[in-house]
Amino acid sequence: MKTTIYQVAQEAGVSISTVSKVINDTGRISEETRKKVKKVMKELNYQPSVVASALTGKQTKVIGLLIADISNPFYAEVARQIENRSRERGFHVMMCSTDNEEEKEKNYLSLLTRQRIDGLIVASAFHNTDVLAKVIQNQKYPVVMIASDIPKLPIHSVRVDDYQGSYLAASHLVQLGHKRIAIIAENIRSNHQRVTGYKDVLGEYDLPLLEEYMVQTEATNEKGYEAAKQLLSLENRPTAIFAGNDLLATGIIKAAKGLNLDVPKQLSVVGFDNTILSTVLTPALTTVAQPIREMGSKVVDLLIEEMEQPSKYKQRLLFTPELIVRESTASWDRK
Amino acid sequence: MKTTIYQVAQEAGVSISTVSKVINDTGRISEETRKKVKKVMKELNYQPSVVASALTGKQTKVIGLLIADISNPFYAEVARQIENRSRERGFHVMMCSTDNEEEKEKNYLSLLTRQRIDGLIVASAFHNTDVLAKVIQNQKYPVVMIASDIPKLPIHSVRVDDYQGSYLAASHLVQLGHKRIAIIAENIRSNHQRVTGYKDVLGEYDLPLLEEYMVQTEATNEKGYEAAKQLLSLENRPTAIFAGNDLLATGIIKAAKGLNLDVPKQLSVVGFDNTILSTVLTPALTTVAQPIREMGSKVVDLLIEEMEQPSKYKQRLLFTPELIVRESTASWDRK
DNA sequence: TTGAAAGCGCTAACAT
DNA sequence: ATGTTAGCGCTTTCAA
Repeated sequence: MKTTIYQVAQEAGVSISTVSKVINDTGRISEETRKKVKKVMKELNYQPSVVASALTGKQTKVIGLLIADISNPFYAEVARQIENRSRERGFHVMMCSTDNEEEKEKNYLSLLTRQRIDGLIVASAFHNTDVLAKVIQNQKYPVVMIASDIPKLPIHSVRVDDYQGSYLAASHLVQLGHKRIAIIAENIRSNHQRVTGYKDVLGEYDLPLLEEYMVQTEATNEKGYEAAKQLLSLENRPTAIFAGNDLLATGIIKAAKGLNLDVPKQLSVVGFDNTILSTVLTPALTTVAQPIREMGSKVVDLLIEEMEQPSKYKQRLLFTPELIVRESTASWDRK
Repeated sequence: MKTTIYQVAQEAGVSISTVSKVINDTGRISEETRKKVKKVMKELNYQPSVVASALTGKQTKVIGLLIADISNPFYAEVARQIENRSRERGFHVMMCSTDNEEEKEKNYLSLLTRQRIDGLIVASAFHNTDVLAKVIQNQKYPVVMIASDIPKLPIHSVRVDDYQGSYLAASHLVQLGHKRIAIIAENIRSNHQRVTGYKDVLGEYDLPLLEEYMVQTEATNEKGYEAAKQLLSLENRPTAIFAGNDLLATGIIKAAKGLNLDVPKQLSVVGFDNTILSTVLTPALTTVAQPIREMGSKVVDLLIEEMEQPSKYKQRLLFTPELIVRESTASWDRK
């Protein structure tokens, strides 16, 4: 049925250890036997079993990826970059969508551990940090984070400078003359940072920080829609809304349309992530871009480095965000 | 370091085979020892190694997924549904984006085989069907397809009725009074069917089939944009364009805007897939919906069935498409 | 009801 | 330069 190393050895008239050596390019083998063995492997269409070799302590060549939601365009893009880079480095990716729910996070974590992954990339909330902390303590495999971070855990992380990104976005709005700026964000760490940036900007410009202008909700366009509808029906409604991500911004623009408010004339909207949605929307969305490609590639490299040689200190990489001004923001002159 | 079955056995004062039996719920074990063993497993935080058990011939609990592009919203949605259902059934998903390129398809196939997956779900073109045919012949694991099909291969497949879907879409346009209807589609099997449906409708209504109205290109909004720009600069330009998928439709609408053509007044556009893009676009896109959730769930069930009990005949399931009329299509009165 | 032992396919000393 | 052999952690007869 399945060809094993024994059959190759027999057919080639050598021992299995010789075959093993030519497979892994270890030890010293004469050019002659190497060729013969390789030839037989071809003929028999032999594929070494990763399972068997993993059992002897070698790598499984599988990286686990815990990601919030693969059907969210931002995460899909992140996942794709991670997959690309992993493949270049000879690894596979096992993807798990957690919806940022603790139950799923736990569940997947335990399943992945059983599977003997070589490393784990996390792009999920882990509101309960203990769950992840345990995995790190166990040290069965290295863990790195992307697009999020947990300061109190000793872990490499790669993300955009959320604070700076939101600082750019909020400043942009203020400089356009907006004074009543609301924010709709998600309850995850990256978004908390974005809220902080927003608050700081408003503070610097002596603009009032209204509780009712700060909404926390889930990252779907429906939720963005609802939150925006509520904000826009306020007596003193905002003239600009900063969204924690493009998906929310999408919902906001929809809500504005539903209320017959012109974007950007009557309402400016800024998003975050620069996903495909931002270019597709009408008006095209002003948003904060993250260098997803570089980040995805880097996080894989960091993980593999860590597998080869655990570092004593942890890197927290902050990539630089860029404000992409499109059509959804305009100046606000009225008093 | 890692707890093994031996340590559990020792701690519980039984043999490893006894432990194995309580893990797998096989053989006859007294309630008493079962409890004791379970207790020890908890205490030692024992996680059976899937790798070791796979080596003895059991399942790896991993399903491979060969998908065109996980960052395309349609495939992302498909992937998410497959992941959800797989998880419910106790399986993991190893995702591989192929971009419909033969090299990547081959490459991933060989890697997945080494990894000893239990089954494979394919949502990739396989223009070279031999590559996939070989995998099926080898019978190392069952293979099923989703959102595509290869008629000449003995394989379960789950897809929407592409012909009917495009028939609906094209009829809709004809009934709105359009006579100059173009189509931009991708070079994959599902899209070929969609083109056929389009042709048949035009034929039935005695509308001319112009070569220049049929464009084949890749599934990105950029390509859709380019193709549309070309179509719309034709002397006798189409009054409606049917897109093989929403991503292409997105590009078409953008092109129309660039040329200052009003959609739908001066140009009607129909998409396919009913992804998030179709609701986000302005005007909202008339498109053909696929029951992705059901399809994803079904394909996983089919695969698992096949793992348990290979069937002698193959099922080709056609789900019913639904035309969702939104704002991008309007009647055409002018002669 | 339980345990001993062979074996899954491979790697890595250790011999030769 | 090549082969022998002892595991890796688990499942599964077969005995007891």
